[in-house]
Amino acid sequence: MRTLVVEDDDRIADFLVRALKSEGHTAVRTGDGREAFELGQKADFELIILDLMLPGMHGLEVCQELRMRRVQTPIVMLTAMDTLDDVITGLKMGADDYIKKPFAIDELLARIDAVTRRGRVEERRRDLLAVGDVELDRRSMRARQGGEPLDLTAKELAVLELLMANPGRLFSRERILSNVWGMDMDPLTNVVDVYVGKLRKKIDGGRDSSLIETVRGLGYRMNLP
Amino acid sequence: MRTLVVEDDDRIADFLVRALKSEGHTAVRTGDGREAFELGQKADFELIILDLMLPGMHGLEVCQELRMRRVQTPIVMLTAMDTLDDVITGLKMGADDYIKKPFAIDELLARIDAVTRRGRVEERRRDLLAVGDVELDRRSMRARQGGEPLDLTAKELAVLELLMANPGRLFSRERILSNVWGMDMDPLTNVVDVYVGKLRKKIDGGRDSSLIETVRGLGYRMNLP
DNA sequence: AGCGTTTTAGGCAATTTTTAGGAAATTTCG
DNA sequence: CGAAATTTCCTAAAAATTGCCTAAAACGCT
Repeated sequence: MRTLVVEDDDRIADFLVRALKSEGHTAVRTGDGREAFELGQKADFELIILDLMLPGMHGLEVCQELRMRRVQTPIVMLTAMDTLDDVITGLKMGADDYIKKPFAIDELLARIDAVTRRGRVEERRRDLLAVGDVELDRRSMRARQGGEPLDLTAKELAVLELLMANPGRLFSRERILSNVWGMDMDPLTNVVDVYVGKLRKKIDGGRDSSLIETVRGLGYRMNLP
Repeated sequence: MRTLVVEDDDRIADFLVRALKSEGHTAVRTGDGREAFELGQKADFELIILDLMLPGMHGLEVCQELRMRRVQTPIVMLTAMDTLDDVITGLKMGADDYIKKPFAIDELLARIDAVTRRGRVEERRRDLLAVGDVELDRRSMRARQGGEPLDLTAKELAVLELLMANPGRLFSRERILSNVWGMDMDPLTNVVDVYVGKLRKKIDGGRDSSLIETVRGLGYRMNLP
């Protein structure tokens, strides 16, 4: 991962660069705010680690300017314990996360994981999903089975999409609910069951119920044939 | 993971508890600030999810009081979009992270991951567990032995997962009980024995009982071969 | 009205939990 | 030391509970 480290304290910067490299990142370092802004804008990094107290240009400014120029790169701010107010400002300005100094390297790596995974999911998203003889084209949101179009409703498609995007993976009802319906849903609802039922009936006329498998007590799972 | 959910909105609370449980947490819920404080202080939770707007006692107070009493448990605050100022206060009072409502469950889980992984070096959750010729894929929650699928129920899987995630470690019945069943269980029950029995019978047809070893008077242990 | 969505409710089946009796290990005590 | 007593563990089977499915009704939007 191409990472830009913006930090003027040599020790910390050095430490960061090393840690990141050992994690397989390509790290570029700068200690100057203005330069950080230039780099962040021009070179296409996949991640920016940004200290707030910088010479040349304050970290918050860097963040703001980058976002104003539509730079989407995930930004993780580094902040001292006593400048927490800046954190709020930073987040409002479009930073993705922050971490308090001093921090454990594992903690930072975890943050980076979380922040970049978010973006990657969308990037890597495949447009054509297929499991068995069922296909789903995400661009048009049309589903077919063996070439024949399946007539599915919006919610049916959403459920199918979730399951097909992660074949083999087990989804609890709660997970499906929060992904498809959002989480402010009556927790006693059984919409998920109902929709799985609908899907089964429409796919294969319900003949092959092994496609979407029920795992009693745990949830549902789309099985690869 | 033993988690305390402090949230007065029934829907959200219920949802959280269910989602956490399906992630393998043992979740206890309260909607009252004062009670949250008592619980957080007495019972040793590994994580506290704390809504700020609470009856009885404000979330910030709960947080502050807990920290003043040297309770170190990681705290993740839940906050409405419009009370960002509280976040600063919360962080200053020792909360570890916060998340804005409404949030996607995945986002919360990522935060939890980050917060609780803190300090621990090599505790990345493995997706594939294996002991001897028995494997358990946590993503699909499928167990196999020598390639052959094992047909296990939800509780059987939960027990197996706990043991396999910590091979060689001794678990008392109580520990298994509180991890798999939650702690509000009749302490005189012998479900644990029953389920260990079921597992032994299904794994290897019970022939090799050395996989899950009984340590008389103490509990059970999954043996590395 | 018409379509999609969500709730309700009953039946069915599988799982979970309890119960109880016997086996095995450990301790007590003659 | 050996036998009885005690504790702990195991197992099968009954009982209780829960979870799932379905059809149908209610809801809500356009």
